[in-house]
Amino acid sequence: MRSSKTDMTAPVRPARGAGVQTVYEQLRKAIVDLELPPGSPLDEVRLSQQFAMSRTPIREALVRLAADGLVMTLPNRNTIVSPIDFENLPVYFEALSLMYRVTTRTAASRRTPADLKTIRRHQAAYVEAVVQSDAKAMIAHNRDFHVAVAEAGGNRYFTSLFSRLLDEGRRLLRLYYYAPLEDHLPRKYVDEHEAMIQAIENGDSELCDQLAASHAAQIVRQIQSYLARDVTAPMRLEDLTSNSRRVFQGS
Amino acid sequence: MRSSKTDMTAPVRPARGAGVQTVYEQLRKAIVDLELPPGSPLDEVRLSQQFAMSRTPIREALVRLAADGLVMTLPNRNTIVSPIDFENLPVYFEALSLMYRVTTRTAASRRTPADLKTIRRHQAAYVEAVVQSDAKAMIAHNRDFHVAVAEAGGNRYFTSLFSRLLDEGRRLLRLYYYAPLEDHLPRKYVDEHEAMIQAIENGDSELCDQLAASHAAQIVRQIQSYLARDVTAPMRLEDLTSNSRRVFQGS
DNA sequence: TGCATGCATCTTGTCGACAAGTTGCACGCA
DNA sequence: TGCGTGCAACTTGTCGACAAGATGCATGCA
Repeated sequence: MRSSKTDMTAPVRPARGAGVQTVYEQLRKAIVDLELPPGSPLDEVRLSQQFAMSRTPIREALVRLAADGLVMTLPNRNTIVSPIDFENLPVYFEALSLMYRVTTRTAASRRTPADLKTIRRHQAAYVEAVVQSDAKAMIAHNRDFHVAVAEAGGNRYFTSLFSRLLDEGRRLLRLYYYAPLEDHLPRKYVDEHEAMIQAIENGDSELCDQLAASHAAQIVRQIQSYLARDVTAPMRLEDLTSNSRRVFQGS
Repeated sequence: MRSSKTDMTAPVRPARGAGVQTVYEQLRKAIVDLELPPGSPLDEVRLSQQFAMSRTPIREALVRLAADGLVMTLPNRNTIVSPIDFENLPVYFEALSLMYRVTTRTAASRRTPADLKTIRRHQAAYVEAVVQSDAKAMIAHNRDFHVAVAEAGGNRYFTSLFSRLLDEGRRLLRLYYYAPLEDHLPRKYVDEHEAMIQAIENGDSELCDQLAASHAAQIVRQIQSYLARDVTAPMRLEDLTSNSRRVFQGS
């Protein structure tokens, strides 16, 4: 995944500042993909052994992740993957809905042909994932699709917050979004995405706003219904990820 | 400036993780107050001498500031205070206006009596600053007022982005907002703040939205007019801060 | 037997030092 | 005299080690 030859045996010293970036990206990916479930302790020495480097770059990566809100560092204790704050869900949905609307709306007024091409590419990847019934790929490509729309809007502040919300939500989505994998819903989202693309191409900001709002409302409703359904069966995180066992090794 | 007794001679070791926090906050304050103008190089060894600690906590503070977007770290080179990107101003105003509206609107629907009390306290401080014609205090209390409104709204994502925008904008405001210090404008803002408070107390979301929108538009218009006026006299940053000379020592 | 106290262990926070990369200057050559 | 090359100084990135705070267990006492 990194270099072509002798990956694990010969630890080619990663350029110079590349180590931090690698650790940051790998941990980020592991967190949003729920490979590291919420609450997992992140031991600096273990990570330093795992990545074959000193604690210093590990610490820097953790600090960055903490700034992103993906991990929480308990002072003089250890760092853990941020728990999902269910109390905060309404507020999260509120922010997510607004950013859906605002990014799609601004995309309509500023998209370039290149933007449209990128958006269509991600939509195609999403469709492919739906066809293959690959939930993990669906979630990832769905995120990329909406980020591409946001980038077409050209407002870095919106894109930044939106990406963060989508990343934070990816863990949630992994839990509830496609959990039962009802077949008609992903297809419905495909159609809604298509309608958005058309409205963006037409430069119809108002329509984009409406489409995004209903798209968001749909997702929120769905997640909330699963939440309500699962009230009696709290937190079965460990069933949803394959390699979460190592989390409990330490405790 | 720091402690009351024996500052340089007896370096009282700051608890344990307090050093990073101190450096972070002091640098942050210095940056948003333009004591460290955009582009200033932040030398790690100099800072470590200045704060009487090792480079490690300095680095961590810089990484956090970089995550906040307040500094940029040039790989293998040095770290500088983020320049103000004038190209990006329209996008900045767009985001700022939206967050003004959204935070004020949500404050109307969720404010508690305690929130109102806090908001009124900051407004009083702002009024006091206007009476005293203290521009620096005006900017700071104006920020605190709007952050208090946002916190009354109870959406941490909005509060977070809004705070960041206000901090980033504080440098800009320092340049243009009260630069000519026209007397009627701060007083006008006082009245607009009062109207907002009333609308928030009444729970009138729509009115809050309108008030915030016009408040934002007013500020944006004003800054833009100063910008347009200054097109011929580019970048006189060094005139606006007292101790910016040290920036040019290195070059 | 239950609980408070002290100790061993673990993890983080900080430090000083070394290595790698970059910048700017001086030197030498055309 | 102008320009390319090599060197020296400087800054950052990384490392290993030590100190401080926290956790959990064992021990001793009521």
